Amino acid sequence: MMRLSTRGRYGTRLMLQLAQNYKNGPVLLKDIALKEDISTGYLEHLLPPLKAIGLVSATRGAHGGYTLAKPPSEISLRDIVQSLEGSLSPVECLDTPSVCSRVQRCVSRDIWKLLRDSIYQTLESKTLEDLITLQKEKSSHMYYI
Amino acid sequence: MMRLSTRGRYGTRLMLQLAQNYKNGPVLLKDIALKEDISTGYLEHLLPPLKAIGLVSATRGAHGGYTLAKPPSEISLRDIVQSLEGSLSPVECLDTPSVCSRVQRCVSRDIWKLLRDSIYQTLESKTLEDLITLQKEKSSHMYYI
DNA sequence: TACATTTCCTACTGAAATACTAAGATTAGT
DNA sequence: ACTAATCTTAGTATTTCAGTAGGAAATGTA
Repeated sequence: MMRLSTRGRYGTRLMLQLAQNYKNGPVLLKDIALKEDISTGYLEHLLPPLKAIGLVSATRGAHGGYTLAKPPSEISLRDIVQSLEGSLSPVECLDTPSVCSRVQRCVSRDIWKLLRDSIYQTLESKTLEDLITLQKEKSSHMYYI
Repeated sequence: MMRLSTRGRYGTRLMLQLAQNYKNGPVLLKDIALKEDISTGYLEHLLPPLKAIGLVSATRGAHGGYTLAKPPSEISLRDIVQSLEGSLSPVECLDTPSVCSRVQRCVSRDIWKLLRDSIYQTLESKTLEDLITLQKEKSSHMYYI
């Protein structure tokens, strides 16, 4: 159904929280879990991939926590979502041509490639900084919780 | 994982076959199944939604089969994929806001909306006629099966 | 050193979606 | 009647998803 999994969705919310605390020192996962209403246990699964590609760094032990490893302006939504979802290709044959013998003559595959590229482009064009800006604009227009 | 299901993929291949036989009279599902190497049993599941939105018409009984209900130029990939996948929204809350209480203040949702719109746009911009053209171009460059 | 706090890692599990298959009912032409 | 086709419903095996659980490793503090 072409739906983002919870990994991609929760992951961007997690990253937005980290972005909002950039330069405030490490943030506890526990706190993010509380604010975002997601279990810490599940959030823990999202960190390894984000660390692996250098978006997040962690400090273990007491007074530890997680920090953005780069400024919010340098982290795009594509970075986040791709690392957590594994791939943004709408079809497997774009990542692994060997899965299908029709690859060369398949025209629908060409369309899926266009689709993938437009997904890339859309998500690349938005950074965590953009989200923060959006957040601020939004809350200034909200007169209710 | 944001992957198209086989419904969307097989469905576009099915529709391309119908498009290539537009104005040749009804096509047997059996024949399409053979060409595309998909079981007729499974293809049968894809027809009801396509008929429901008026993309395909069927003739039952002997000498029956399926026909495109509109010219290939008037059927976009969005029509096909959306009808078969059910929705093209990367997140459920775009279709059904009531599933999440954070809808109003959620900035990531705004990004998913952008993403959905770019998916719409990409798929709307391609019609079955475009696929046929692409197919022709492609086969003229292929010197092997 | 002992302890508390935190990240890190692995295994497991229930639920849902996916990708089919099967079998017959219905319709239409010959 | 008979044959050829679509139509419809039910069932099932497999995979993916979402989440829990439990403990190991690291780090600061008393």
